Amino acid sequence: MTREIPKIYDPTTVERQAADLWEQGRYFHADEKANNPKGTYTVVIPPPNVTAALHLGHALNNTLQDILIRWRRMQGYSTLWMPGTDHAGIATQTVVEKRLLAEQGKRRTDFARDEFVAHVQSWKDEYEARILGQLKSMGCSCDWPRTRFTMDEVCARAVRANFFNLFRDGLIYRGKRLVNWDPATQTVLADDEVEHQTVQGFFWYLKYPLQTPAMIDGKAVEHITVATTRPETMLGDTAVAMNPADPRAKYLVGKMVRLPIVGRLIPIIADEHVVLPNPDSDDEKARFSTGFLKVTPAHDPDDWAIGQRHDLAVINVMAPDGSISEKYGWTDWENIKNTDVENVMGMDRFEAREAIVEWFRQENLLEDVRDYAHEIGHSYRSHVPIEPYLSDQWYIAVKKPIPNVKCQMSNVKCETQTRDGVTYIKGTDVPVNSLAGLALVPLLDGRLKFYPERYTKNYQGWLENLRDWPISRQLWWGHQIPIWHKRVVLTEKNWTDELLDVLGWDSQVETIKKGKLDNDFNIRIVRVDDRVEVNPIDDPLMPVIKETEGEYDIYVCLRDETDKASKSNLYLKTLEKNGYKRDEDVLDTWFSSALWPFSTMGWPDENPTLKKFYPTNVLCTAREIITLWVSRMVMMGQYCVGDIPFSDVYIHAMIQDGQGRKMSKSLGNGIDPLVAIDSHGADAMRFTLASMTTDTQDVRMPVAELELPDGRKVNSSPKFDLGRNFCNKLWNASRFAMMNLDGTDADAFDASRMDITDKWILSRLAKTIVSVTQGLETYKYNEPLNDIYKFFWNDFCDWFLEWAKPRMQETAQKPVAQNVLAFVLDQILRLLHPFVPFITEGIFQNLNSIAPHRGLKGLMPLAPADSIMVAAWPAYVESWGNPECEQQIELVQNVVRAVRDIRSRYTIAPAKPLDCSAAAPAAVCNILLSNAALIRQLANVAAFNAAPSLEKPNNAAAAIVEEVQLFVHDVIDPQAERQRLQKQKEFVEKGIKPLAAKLSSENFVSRAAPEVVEQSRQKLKELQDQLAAIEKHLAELG
RNA sequence: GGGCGAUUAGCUCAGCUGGUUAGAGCGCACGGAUCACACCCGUGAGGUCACAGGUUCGAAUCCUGUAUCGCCCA
Repeated sequence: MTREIPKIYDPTTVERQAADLWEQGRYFHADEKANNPKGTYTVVIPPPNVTAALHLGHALNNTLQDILIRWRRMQGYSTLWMPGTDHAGIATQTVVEKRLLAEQGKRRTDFARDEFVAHVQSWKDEYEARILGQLKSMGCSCDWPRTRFTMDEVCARAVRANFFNLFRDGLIYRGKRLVNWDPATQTVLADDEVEHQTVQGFFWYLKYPLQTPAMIDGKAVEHITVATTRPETMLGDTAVAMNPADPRAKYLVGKMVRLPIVGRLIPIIADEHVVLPNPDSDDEKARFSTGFLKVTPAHDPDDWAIGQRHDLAVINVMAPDGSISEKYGWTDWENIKNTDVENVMGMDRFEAREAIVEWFRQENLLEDVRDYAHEIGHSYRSHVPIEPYLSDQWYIAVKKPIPNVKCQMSNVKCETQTRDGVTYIKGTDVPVNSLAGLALVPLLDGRLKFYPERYTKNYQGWLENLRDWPISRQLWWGHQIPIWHKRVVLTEKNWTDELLDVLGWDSQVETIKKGKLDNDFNIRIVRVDDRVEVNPIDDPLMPVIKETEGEYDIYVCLRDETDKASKSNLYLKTLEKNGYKRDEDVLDTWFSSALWPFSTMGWPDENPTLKKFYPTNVLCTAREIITLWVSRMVMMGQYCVGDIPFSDVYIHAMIQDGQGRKMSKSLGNGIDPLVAIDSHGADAMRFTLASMTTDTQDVRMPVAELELPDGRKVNSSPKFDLGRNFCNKLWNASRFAMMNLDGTDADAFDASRMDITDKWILSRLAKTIVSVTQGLETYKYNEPLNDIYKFFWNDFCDWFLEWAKPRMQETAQKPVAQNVLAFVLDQILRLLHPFVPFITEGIFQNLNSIAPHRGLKGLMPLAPADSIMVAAWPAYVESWGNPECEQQIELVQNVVRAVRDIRSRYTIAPAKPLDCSAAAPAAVCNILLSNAALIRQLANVAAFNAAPSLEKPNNAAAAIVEEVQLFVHDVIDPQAERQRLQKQKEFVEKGIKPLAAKLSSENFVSRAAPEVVEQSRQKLKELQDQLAAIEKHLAELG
């Protein structure tokens, strides 16, 4: 049967068989009922976007998670790896829009909303299946039946509950302000969804005529000149600002300017924000400044701030698609129309820019044009420049204190300071009990840790500078905001009665009058005029007096109207009957991602899963996600569940191509994980990825086109050869072992009969177990993998297996050798399993049938396991450490290498046996003699002798190994011998030189640590002895 | 503009809290169809540790600065 094992490892078969075995055994399943004293270990997948299939970065990300999960599972924890995907609102909607346009020539608005959403839904279905398939192919041991999607019913419930709670707690509000607007997708973006790119543009210098000329230093001034990079916004200018320190200010501030094209009269105001002109300044802005700043509050964030300070009119001249339009807040349009403005109406913002510049040129009002490179925000999805745009959006207040937070705040351990009754995190404007505070406090008090540690700063800095989070998106793909709105006129009666009329039901009379709302319904009322919020809940009998009569926006939030049994459902009907309209917008994707660590576990229901597996242990992700996801997950975990969602955040590298470029579709330098699996095998891919994972922030993966056996030409990487070669070696070493393990009898093992190679390999194994385990504990991947690699390839294959070959033919040694071999191989498989799960399972199964009992009687019991997935992680046995054996074997290895070296240099056929002898101190001779068989076997030496006073025979080559003078007999080539010894002499001298210099320095001897000095002395003596021996042999050569 | 990382063999990278004769894999050269593996085995060659200062008895490692490349954030 063992003869059937193929010589070349075939991943396809083994991967399929292992996957079947795991599925049948339900080994990925996490059981909340398990009573496990060891506890739980939980990871939630950072849900991949359904926008596209997974790339190599995902392969890395998920490999690392699977390594942790498999390792902890073997350690005996109840493990849960929660899988799922993210709907990625704007990103997915955009790709589907593109596809529909390409395939059907239709735009989103050509469909009804639910029709369009159905198209996105089918895209989602397709890509979700692909993504989950990719993860499975990679061997990810997720608990698949729990797979969630950010828009499925379970997650949607959590989104609704959280939205309702935030609304109830006054943390969600409607605000009108400048937002990052994407005119292509026509939605608002959060700050971190904006990418900054350097763009080569211009500063245009536009002359604005003064209403009446001003006299400055005796000269009549008719124009002032403003510099702008966006001339089209001038249509909305409502002032020109200058710095009060500007010497011209006293003549000009307070005067009026006639805005060209539109003819609007606007004031010149003084504001310190304006940069004074200075052609020699280091500050680029000062070099380009004219001292006059056109102020367009509706189209620039800085201007917005100036507008707020000076109470300027806000005139919006653009439509949501970025075209010039009078329909969206051009408040003085009646006075403007019929001017030259008519010519630019309807133009796109960039067309309008050119037209307006041209107008200024024609009118001789264009003073100058200068090149200017500057940073422009672009949409991270549509990649068009962001337009600062005035719009109404829903916001989450991230720095507002929350009265009754769910998480433990009584023992906040970080430094705080209190101002006006609010406790802030010291040195910040972040209240400890605000959402930002909830995310920041656990970091500062050490409950939340980043690996590598340096990423802590990103997280901290971001939260400290956080602005309120706009959560509404003008999209169709996402969680629709659960707010119903109506604009009403309130008069006469007291508030509550008035509202009840408007709302149209009686059942709430008592509760509203008592100032209490039930937990399915909440309400916010905002006066239209000034957007001031009124709160009838606090004072339900407050009369509507003359001053408060007027138009109001009523916003009603329902917890979950889809829940037929809830009151929300009843309220919905009433609202609809009374003409309330549901908000069209959807929530920002991150709003649902933020809940992922517990929405997937069924929050808000208290349930056994949540109870057992929350908080999770680690979030494993890439660094651009720190702000988008990690911070918001911590915020919401604290706010919703009352505890941080994970204690560790592991940030892994970004994979670049061989030239250090990001892998991307447009560059065509990406690698599909499935292709890597097809070309090299899943384990090979995982092995390579893990071996590249150090705590650096980028890794390079040279990309090369190669042809698969089926003829496809695809991108893969030669780096995967590393993993493939390793798997093949593992396969073959195991194949060899199993050829020799037939009839292994565990009872026949006798520890007292182990030879030195057995003790040595156990000693090496023990060390490897410790280093691998410790490495994984600190999120190292490359180090543990390297340690196993070296142990397996260099110790086990190169030496132990070779030495074991003859023992397998001896009846006396065979049982001992077999048992040690079976045991060590078993332990190697276990150590490797988290990294290369498929192949280790394949071999483990074979091993189970050939040598089912692999414990070492009297030394180490091993419980049988049906799958390596649930086999116990190797235990460290301190007593196996055997420095003496290791030292002796090292000497033996060095002697063997010396013989091989001579053989190779003198081109003596490997098959030709040689005789050797050695001169060395008596103790060393004893070691050599007692291990002569090991030397003879691997150096192909026939006769071997050693004695302290042995002289070099004639015609022998000499090599110096530690304290040994090794003679390889009947090798006659004085020329080569001289060369070789000369070379070794130089090598030793190179070692002696710095040591001797050090030791002759008084400074070193007196100031360095005594043990360092002593060590150097010994090393020097050793080298000097070697040098003497080399020189002696050189002299003898003449 | 702020923060972070990288710069070590031809290539891709280790080298941790300073003390090694600076390592690995690939590639290269030479030898090898030996009964686990040629995706292999054996042997070897190959490095002013980006540059300039400093700290130290001692620096690839710590500090300062410079250069180049890259990432994140604004």
